[in-house]
Amino acid sequence: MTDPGIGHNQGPEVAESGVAADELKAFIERIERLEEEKSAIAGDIKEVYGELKGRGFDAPTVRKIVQMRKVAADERAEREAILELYMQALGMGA
Amino acid sequence: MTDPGIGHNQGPEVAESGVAADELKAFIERIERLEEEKSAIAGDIKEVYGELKGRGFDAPTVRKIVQMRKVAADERAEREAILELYMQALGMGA
Amino acid sequence: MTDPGIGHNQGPEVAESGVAADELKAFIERIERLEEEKSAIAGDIKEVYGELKGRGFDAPTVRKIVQMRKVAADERAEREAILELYMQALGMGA
Amino acid sequence: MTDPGIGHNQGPEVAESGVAADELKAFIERIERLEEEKSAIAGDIKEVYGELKGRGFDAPTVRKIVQMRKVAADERAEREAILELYMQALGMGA
DNA sequence: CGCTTAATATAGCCAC
DNA sequence: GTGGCTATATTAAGCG
Repeated sequence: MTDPGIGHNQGPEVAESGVAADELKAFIERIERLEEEKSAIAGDIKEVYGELKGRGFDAPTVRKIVQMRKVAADERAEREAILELYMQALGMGA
Repeated sequence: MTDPGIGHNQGPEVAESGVAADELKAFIERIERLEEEKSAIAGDIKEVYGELKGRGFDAPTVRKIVQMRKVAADERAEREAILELYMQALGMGA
Repeated sequence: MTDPGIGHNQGPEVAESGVAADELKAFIERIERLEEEKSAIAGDIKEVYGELKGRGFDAPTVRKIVQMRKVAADERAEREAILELYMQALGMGA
Repeated sequence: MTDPGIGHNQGPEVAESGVAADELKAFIERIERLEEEKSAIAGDIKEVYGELKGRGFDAPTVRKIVQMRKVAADERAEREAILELYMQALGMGA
């Protein structure tokens, strides 16, 4: 094995040839391109929240709504059931 | 917390008319559309990691490299921002 | 197991006995006690900033200094060393 | 940002004498000592959550309960403060 | 008080 | 598949 044994596989013949290095570089650039797009979209989302806030809506509440819609309804019901169960056990129940 | 929060602003005239409700719905759908895109890109990134792993590269290490390049880029941007600040302070700024 | 198997563990026999409820309550009280201590210390820190501000120092600047000192320089150097090999392979080496 | 901030007050005669520098250093060390304690307690809290999780409780749900109890306690304290205020206004206060 | 930045909670990923 | 860990999303604090 060419790997001196630091603990992780360092890839195919990185040190010896530039071929694998080029391939690795290509992978990294693809990833960085995608991450850039992802960040841009995250920025867009942030902008939308700013916009709705400017329209008088409460951003945290809207976040909760979005989250709740994303969660499958039955799964949410299950979690609420657990919460209720705990609260009842603690005498905090409604 | 499930409760969106008593006392929070519930938006402009949510209870009275359907107008604000429609506006809110539009905002939410915009957000959900963007989040969907974001998730799709995240999936693409995951695929790339799977691909490079199949080519013999160590995925966690590549993640670290990507992270470091990002940090380096951020630091460079910061230095440029500082430089610009200095130039403005010296009356050389745009 | 008494859990009918909805999908998630709902805790040890919360509904059946008060035993688990007592245990849960004990955990919660431990947490609340610790959070109280934490808040007290946060208050102390705030007081120190108030004090140094009263002595003529700029609080935000001092915060930055504290933050910068918190970042361990050697740790960063170590991480950079680990990945230097890869960066050299990418032609990014110094 | 790495730059502590151009334009900020750097404290009383930092450059001229070492006296203020020593005072500043003392403040910083006090803060760092307190932050260390705070981190230790945060770690303890984390441990408790790990422990209760190991006992079969659902950590996120317990977090929610702790939060809810905190809010309830805050509201109660607020109500008591208001009551006291009224009592003082009525000449019934201590 | 609104904006920006630090602390925290959650979620996804990787190793075991 | 479980548990630790890093990355991200959310929340709270600090500052002007």
